[in-house]
Amino acid sequence: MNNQTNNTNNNKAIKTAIQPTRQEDYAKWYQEVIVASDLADNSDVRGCMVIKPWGYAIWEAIQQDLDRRFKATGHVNAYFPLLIPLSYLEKEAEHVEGFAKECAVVTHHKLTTKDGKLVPDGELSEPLIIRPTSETIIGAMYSKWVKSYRDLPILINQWANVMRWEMRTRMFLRTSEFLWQEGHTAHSTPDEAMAETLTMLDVYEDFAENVLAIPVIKGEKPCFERFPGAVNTFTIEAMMQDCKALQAGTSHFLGQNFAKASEIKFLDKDGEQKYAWTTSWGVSTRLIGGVIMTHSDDNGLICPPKIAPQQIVIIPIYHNDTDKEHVIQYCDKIHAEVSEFIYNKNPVRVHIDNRDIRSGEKSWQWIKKGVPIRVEIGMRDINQDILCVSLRHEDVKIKHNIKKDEFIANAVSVLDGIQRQIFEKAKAFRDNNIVDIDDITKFNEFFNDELNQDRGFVNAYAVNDVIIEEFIKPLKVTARCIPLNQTNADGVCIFTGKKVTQKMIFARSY
RNA sequence: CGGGGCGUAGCGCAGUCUGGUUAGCGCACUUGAUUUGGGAUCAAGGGGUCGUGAGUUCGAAUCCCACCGCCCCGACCA
Repeated sequence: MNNQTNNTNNNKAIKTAIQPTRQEDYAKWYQEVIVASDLADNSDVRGCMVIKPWGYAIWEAIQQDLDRRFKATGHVNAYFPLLIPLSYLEKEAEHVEGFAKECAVVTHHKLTTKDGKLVPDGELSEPLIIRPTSETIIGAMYSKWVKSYRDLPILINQWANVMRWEMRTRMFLRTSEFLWQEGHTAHSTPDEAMAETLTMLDVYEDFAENVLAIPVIKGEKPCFERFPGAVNTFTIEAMMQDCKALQAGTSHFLGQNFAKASEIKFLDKDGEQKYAWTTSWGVSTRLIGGVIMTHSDDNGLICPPKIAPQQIVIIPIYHNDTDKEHVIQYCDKIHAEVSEFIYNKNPVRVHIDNRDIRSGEKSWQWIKKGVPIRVEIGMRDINQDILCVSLRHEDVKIKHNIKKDEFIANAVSVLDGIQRQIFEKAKAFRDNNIVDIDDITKFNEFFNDELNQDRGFVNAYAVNDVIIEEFIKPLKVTARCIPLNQTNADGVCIFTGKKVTQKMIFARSY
């Protein structure tokens, strides 16, 4: 063990900040990036993580941007209870099926001391569940609020936490408790509800690609992968660097299923009582996991500029108190000037790191935290009127000497350039790892662990029927979606030989 | 819930098989000196109910039993 430590010390020059590397152990690498970038920490509560300030700031940036988009499309925010009466869940049969197995249940309302230990007491007449999602309790309220077609549509979003008692958890990707937003809308016609469902899918697509820089495939979930209780489920699917798929967001057309379960009825123009048509749509803190796995490298997080808690970090370099005062003043001026600029509707976020630690240490910390631009400023630079600039998405050793005024003037366009470049890189990676396959033998070979290590997405003709699960499940492959943008003519299902009109995306997934 | 592995300092581990003074090591942390433009060096320090409980023993991190927790692989999933 001691030898190993010595080796790593000696090899510092070629050592990566994150070990193991992506190549060596992708799953472990992912965990290490989260720890090294200070995004989150495991808590003592099973399956629940602590989102640390750096991670929470990313979530706040996500919230802010999404919230603006929700409001721009006519939605308002509200808040519904964390606890849901057990009987509500029973109202929608498929919904029960989907969530009953992973519900935390509240059965008591106080504690008493017994034999020196605290034990639950005061049993509730009806158990409450901690919301795994809020369709039922929101539906119950909508049924009170909706009487007339004039009360529709209702376009409400809620930012909340939910809990699903998952068997296996991974930070950000799947935790028992997670933060999300859930939109719940009610409409008087199916067309309007479907339009809403697809509008929000578009919002998610645009947000994922332009803010998170994650390229996504917009599609409909095959019938056997639908949200419990939904008529149609739409999804945006992303590819991670290990070629696995990540469901990054979903939008559901719920038809009248939940309206019937919750009695959301209204008197229409024609004088008839009708059930409303509802939708729901959500994205969660999982998106942060997606950001990590899409962009980061073996030196840690690479954070897209638009959601980076700090976009530019200035590291002052000085060796004595006189220099220090001068350098800090100089940094303050640059900080003030750059902060005047607006990027993605917010002032550019600049931070001066004047902590009393070595500058090399600082640099590496900010590298691991994924700050897009690092600027080192010492007397040498001040005298030459230049700044020493490093960009996180480039090789870690590259430094640019840029005239101070030029840097300030171009800061926003550089940030935006980084944002575009990491998106393009991720998109090229994804596109290079999607293959069209037209027979089942090739399909089996593609997902054979011994023949192919870097499995990507398969685009293939397939029938939208649960029957294909028997072909793909043994390969640990899932049917991700039926892309909405189909360029294909009619074809033949590679599993069943049936005539179909659409291709489907298959992949291993998170 | 089935199969496998593991609980020793904040983190990572050695020691357990074969019981024996004061339980070690690396990183991190504190202090001082020398350093400082890409993860500094040296020195001196602080930090432990060895997962919990009950046993065997003169003596338990080590052996026995029970329990708890965590990780990995399955089934389940935003």
